[in-house]
Amino acid sequence: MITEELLESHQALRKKYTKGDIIFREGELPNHYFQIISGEVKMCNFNDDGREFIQGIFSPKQSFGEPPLFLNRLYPANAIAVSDCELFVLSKPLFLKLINENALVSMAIIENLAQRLHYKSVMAAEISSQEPEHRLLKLIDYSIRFFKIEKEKEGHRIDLTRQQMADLTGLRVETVIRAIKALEKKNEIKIINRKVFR
Amino acid sequence: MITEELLESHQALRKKYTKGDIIFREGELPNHYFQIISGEVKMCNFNDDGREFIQGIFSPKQSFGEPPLFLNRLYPANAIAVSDCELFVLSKPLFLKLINENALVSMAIIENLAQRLHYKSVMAAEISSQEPEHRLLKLIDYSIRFFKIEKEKEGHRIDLTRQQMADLTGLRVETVIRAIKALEKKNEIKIINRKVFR
DNA sequence: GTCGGTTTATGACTCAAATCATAAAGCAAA
DNA sequence: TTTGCTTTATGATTTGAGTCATAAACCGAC
Repeated sequence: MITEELLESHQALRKKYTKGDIIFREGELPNHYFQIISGEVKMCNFNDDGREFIQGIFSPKQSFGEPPLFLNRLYPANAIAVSDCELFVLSKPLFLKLINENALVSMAIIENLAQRLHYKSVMAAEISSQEPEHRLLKLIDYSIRFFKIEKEKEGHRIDLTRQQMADLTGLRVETVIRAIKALEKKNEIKIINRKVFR
Repeated sequence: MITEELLESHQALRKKYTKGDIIFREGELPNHYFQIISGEVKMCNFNDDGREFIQGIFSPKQSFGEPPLFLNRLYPANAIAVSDCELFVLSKPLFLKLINENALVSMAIIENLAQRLHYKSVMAAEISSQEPEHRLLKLIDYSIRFFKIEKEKEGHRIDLTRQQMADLTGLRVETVIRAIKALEKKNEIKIINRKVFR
């Protein structure tokens, strides 16, 4: 999102996290801009009885957690390392300075926020009013269309566990497993040793 | 969001719509920036069997429908006039010119997008994993905290119909009616001739 | 190779919200 | 003040996803 040179010239630090590490918690006050160098990070909420909802999964070059930075609000969700990862970390004042000085960066931020808003609009409509199979197909197609999914000879391989799909769509694992099988039967997707292809 | 002077100096037009008018449709290509002068506009989706999901309701001074403008994507939802209203309408190229020339405006856009993203994060987590009463209370509290809700002696009056609350939370009207009554019984809210107060 | 943890799988059962039906109350316009 | 439409209300019934239980398949570490 923001180039390495620009980040480093503004004294961004590199910081390593190991799988499972909590980068920040829901309810905390944001103080930093984060951008992924390597690895994956998820933002998620846990409801009263521990069930998880995944707001999004982020990959290298993507940033996360900026919105409340601009609003002086508390984080609405947790950020957790999905795998070992390395991040650029830039303090809030330096980050704001950076975007004020650089029109291109602020345009990039706008596009980034617009993109996430688009995803959330699409999924919110799905989650609130569509059946499990429909929701899952939308998630899969959205992932293919807008995320980094390499096409193989069997089709696009969806690199999400059933549990992750469940947490992204607000369903239970068992429901996802059953819906995925139903979709295979309808020839909407293929399952090749447990991986979903489309 | 963007000042009247700035909009008019960039040749924005004023356009009137009457209650129920469709301002743009899901699937269309965005060509304009819209900002409300008076009245209210909702953005919503309709699922396969006609059920509505309300993405958001927008009031005077607020803009809507920009995200896909920045992404060259199709509108993910419909925009419909909730009441008679008047809007500023600015063509895409002129709008992009305006924000490029004006750092303050682009910062305002960022804040606006961040705000909507925050709302969507909160509601997505609710809708996907909380009970009806919890969802409704969150919607109500969010509305009070972040939208224009005047405090009266009975508390904050929530100016949403039961149907709108249903369409905002992904519930059915009957469920909302019952949950609202349950919340009254628990003294979380008051109902004074059918209006909800908190 | 074996062990332990994760992921996928499947059946039986439950239950809360959706659905369906019906009507009262409120409100705006004729 | 009557008419027609919207909004709120309430009971009965259905249903599909959630829950619970159990296990097989897979995978990485030792």
